[in-house]
Amino acid sequence: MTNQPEQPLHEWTLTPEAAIALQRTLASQIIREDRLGEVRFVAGVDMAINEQHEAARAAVVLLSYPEMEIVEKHVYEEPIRMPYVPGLLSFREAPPVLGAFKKLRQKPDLIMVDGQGIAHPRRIGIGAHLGLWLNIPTIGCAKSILSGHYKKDELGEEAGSWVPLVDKHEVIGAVVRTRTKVNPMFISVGHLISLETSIRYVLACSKGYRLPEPTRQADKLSKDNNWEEPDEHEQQPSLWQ
DNA sequence: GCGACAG
DNA sequence: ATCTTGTCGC
Repeated sequence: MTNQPEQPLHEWTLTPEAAIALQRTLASQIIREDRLGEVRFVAGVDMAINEQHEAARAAVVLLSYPEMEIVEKHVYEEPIRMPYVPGLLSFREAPPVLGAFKKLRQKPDLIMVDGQGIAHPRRIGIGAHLGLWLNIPTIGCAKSILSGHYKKDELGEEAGSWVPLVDKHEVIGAVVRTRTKVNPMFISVGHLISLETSIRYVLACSKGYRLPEPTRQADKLSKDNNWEEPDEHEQQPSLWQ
């Protein structure tokens, strides 16, 4: 039940070498089995970069499940700390995302992250990393591949069809058609959930668009320039972190 | 050595 | 990530 740990697992600003070494130790702690309870709230997270290319704006949207109605939406901005390096995305995006997360009143039962879960060279993409940090079930929902390959000609064109994403004989995720005749999404376990269950929730949260609702709403919010955080004065403080 | 490479 | 117009198809 430890969320946003009092004693952080580690530092986020590291050299590439230190970050890679850290990933190797953290990867062994990822749980790829179902450890989730009843799902009533699903959160989606994403990040965007300012026009001036200087600040990161993370967005988190909380939706009711299975209705997919927006319950909460928050954004958080801070300066970019690290450059984008393939395989080290979490060190660039996790800090701002966690900042947005602290604004949530209600704890999510499941989180969908824009990026890979364990479908990563060292099996710990940002989706898995965030799940481990927050100790909440997460699913990686990426728009393109980082690691692995799949049989494109065996993937049906109808929404709901999928084929395994394989890397060196290991199934690391699934290539899922979330919308008929549209490029598939690359789904992988983040933490505290199985691949089968991940696919099930992604499809249950897809409403006629390529991106599942949680991630789609977070993506929109992160790019929305006319967004103002409502006054927090009368709002109740978070009860879970 | 060369290509690939989440966002 | 972001840069960018029109255009093909349901």
